[in-house]
Amino acid sequence: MGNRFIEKLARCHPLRPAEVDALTAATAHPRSVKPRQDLIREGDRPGPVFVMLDGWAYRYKILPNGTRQILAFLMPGDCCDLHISLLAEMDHSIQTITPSRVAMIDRLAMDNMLDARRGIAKALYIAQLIDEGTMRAWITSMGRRTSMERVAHLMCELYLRARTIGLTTEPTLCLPLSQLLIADSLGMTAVHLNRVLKALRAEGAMTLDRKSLLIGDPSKLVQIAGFDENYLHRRLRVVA
Amino acid sequence: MGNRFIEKLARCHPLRPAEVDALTAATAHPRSVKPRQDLIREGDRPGPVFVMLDGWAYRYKILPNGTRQILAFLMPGDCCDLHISLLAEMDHSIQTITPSRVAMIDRLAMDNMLDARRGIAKALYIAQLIDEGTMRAWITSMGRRTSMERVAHLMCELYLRARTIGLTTEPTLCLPLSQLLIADSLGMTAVHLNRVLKALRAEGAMTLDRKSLLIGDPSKLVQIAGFDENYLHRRLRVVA
DNA sequence: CGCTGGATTGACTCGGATCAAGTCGAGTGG
DNA sequence: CCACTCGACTTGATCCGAGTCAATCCAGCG
Repeated sequence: MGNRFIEKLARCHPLRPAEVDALTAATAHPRSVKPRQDLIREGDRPGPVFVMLDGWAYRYKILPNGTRQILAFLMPGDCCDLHISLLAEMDHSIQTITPSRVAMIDRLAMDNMLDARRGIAKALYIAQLIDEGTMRAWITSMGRRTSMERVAHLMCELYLRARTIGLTTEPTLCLPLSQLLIADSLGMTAVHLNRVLKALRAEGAMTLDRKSLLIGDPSKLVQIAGFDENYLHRRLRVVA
Repeated sequence: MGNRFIEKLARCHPLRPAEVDALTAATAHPRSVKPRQDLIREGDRPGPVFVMLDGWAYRYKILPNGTRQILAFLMPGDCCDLHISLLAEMDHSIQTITPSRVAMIDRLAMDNMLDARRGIAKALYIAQLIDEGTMRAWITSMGRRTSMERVAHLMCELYLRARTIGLTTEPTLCLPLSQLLIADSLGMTAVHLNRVLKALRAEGAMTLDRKSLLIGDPSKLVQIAGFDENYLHRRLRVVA
C-alpha cells in the first residue's frame, strides 16, 4: 500500500510528479508512535507538522473540571495543523489511539515546499476546508441533534471518510475507538452511548462491536442521522 | 472611523502601505444590506468573498427537522469564506442581523491579490486560524459545558472579540442579538436561555438587555465560563 | 390604539446524567 | 492451567437539567 497522505492530497487536487516526489521525500522517515501518546499538548508551541501515515489519533481539550471533549478523529492520511505555527500556542492536544506511523515535517521545510509547489499548497488548503466543514457539522450535531442522531451521524461521517481513503469497500469498517472515546466526542456519557448503540443495533441500522463497525442498513442509518450525503460528497465531487 | 477589515488584518500581521492600498481599493464600494438578508445560502456555489465592513451577521445551518444551528457570529471586520470557492457548494448559509455594509470582492481579484501581496495572504490566514480556534471552543462548549457555562463563555468570547476590534472599551457592549439567536447558537431553547440569563443577572455576573451586554463582574463571569483568557489572547499575543 | 415579535414566567415531561453493580475478555504471574 | 487483575462494556435505579406547551407581558410601530 502506498502513502495514504499523498493519495489523499492527490484526491483533493492533482499533483505533478515533482510534487509527489517532494512529498515522498518529506514523509520518508516516519516515526513509530505507541498508542495513547500525546503528539503535542495544549499550551505547547507548535512544532513540526504531523502527518498520520498509519494509525488513528484524535484532537482533544481537557476542561478545568477534568472532562474531555474530543474535537476530531484523525485517520491515516490526515495531517495536523498545517499552518498553526503562525499562532503562539496550541489550543488543544493531539493523542494517538492505535500504534501509528507519524511523519514529522519540519516547519521550514514545509513552508519552503508550500512556496515552491503551489499544487501541494492548494491540495492542503482543500483538505483543510473539508475539515472545517466537518467541524461545522459537529457543532450542528452537538447543538441540534438527539443522541441517537448524533451517533448515527458520526458513524456516517467516519465510514464515508474511511471509504474515501480506501480503508474499506464493504459495509464494515475497522474502528479502533472505545465507547468512551466516542462518547467524549459526542458530548455524552459512555453509559448513555452504550444504550444508544444497543438501540441502533435493535433497529438493525448498525452494529458496533469491540473493534469494528458494521452498517447493517445504510439507508436507515442515513435517515436516522439526517445525514446530508452531500456534506462530504460535495467536496469530494470537486475532487472527482 | 477607518476600515475595520483592514484594521483587523493589520492586527493579525503587519501590512505594507501598498497592501493597505490594495485592500482599500478592493473594499471601496461596499453594498448596503438590510437585516435578515441571506448573503449566500447552503447549496449555492460560492460567489465573491464577503467582508463585513459594518454590521453583524451569522453563519447557520437548517436541519431537516426545521431547527436552526448557528455556527458563528460575524462582527464588523470579519470576512467570510476566503477560499471556500475551492469547494463546490456552500455547506451553510450566512445572514445579516443588522443593517450592514458588505464589501464583495471578486474571486479572481482576490486570488490575484493573495498571490501578489503575501502579507495580505498571511494576515488572512492568521484570521482564519483564529476562527478555527473559536469553532473548537464552540464544540467544546456544546459538548462539555452546562448551559450557564455556555452562555457565560459565549459572552466572554463576544466581548473580547469586540474589544479587540475596538467596538468598545467599557464593560458594556452593544449586542444586537435576540435571545432566539443566542439560543440557536448554544444549542438550547429561547425559554431556557431566558432563565439562564436571569440567573446570571441574579448573580451579578452580567446583564443582557434588549440591545446591550453589561458585564457586571468580569472575574465572576470568567470563572463561571471556565474561560481560558488565553484562548483568544494567545493568538492576540502573536499579534502584539 | 391595537398589532406584532420578542421577552418572561409557570407547570409538566422526558432525555440523559449519575451512581452503583455486575459481566466479559485479555493478559499476567504462580 | 488456573486465579487474579484490569479495562472496557452492560444494565438497572434514580435524579435533574432542559425541553415543551401555554400564558402573559412589554415596547416599538403603522
